Amino acid sequence: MPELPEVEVVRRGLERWVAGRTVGEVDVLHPRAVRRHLAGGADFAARLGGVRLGTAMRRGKYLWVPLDDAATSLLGHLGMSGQLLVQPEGAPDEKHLRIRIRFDDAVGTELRFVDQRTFGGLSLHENTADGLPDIIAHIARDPLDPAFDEAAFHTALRLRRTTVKRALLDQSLISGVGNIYADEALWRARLHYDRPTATLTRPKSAELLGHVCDVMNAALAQGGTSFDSLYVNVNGESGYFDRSLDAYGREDQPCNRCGTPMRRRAWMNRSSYFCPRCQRPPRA
DNA sequence: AGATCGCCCTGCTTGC
DNA sequence: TGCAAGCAGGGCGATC
Repeated sequence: MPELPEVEVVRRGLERWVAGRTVGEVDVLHPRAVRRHLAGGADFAARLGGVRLGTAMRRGKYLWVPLDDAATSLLGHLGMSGQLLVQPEGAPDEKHLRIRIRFDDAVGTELRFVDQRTFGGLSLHENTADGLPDIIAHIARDPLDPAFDEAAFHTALRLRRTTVKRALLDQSLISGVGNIYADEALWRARLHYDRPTATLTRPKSAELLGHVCDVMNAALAQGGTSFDSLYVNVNGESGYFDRSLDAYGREDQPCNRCGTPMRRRAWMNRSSYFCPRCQRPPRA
């Protein structure tokens, strides 16, 4: 599933292959792919046609492309299984092709949104004063953003009455962290997922944040070099980073630090992987 | 208002 | 063999 590093790879691909091009005809092939565009698929297609696309931006797992009026953006989220592909015109439709964006130029390629499970989608939104699509104004900056406010993050952790993994996944506190990288960062920091955030010292939260950045930068270093092709994104696989994972998906396998078998716990309708020795649960 | 939980979706895997 | 249940999980909206 695409996480922040994969989304950044997509952003770079859009910057290279799509920026500056003028949209031609748009086909919405599945209504759920534009469900966040409240005016509907026909309105989406009509408003997008004829506009010139700017340079793609990203916050967390959200992508957006400012339109030439600078007041509106094309917003995208890949969800669980979404892909943005630049394909030659006339290439066979993908099985789960949801939206086709043609261009009014002679380049010979088109942009396709392909999404098997339709958790993702595209939509058009007005921008806020700082150029952010209004619908994602509540999304916090991500840890790779130079303007991420580490002190404010720590303060928020101390004030919240919640646990550390919930906090990592809370997009209003920090964006871009999904289940995989949350488990990876917690393992590196030797923190149990149920540790109350109010008990984290400033150095410990700084260490955790550093691990979050490290795992994401490592993934970006691996995946960020493979986009240099016609395809904006070829990440249909569940992650080129899998071989480097220390926690996620490693139930019953030895901890890479101490050798203790890793465990999986059902958690919030998903799973948490952790080392029972390195990551001791908090006292009840 | 902060915190929690259920739901959306499809394809692969597992179990009876 | 065939069907059903389980699982994957980001984000939003309803609820307390």
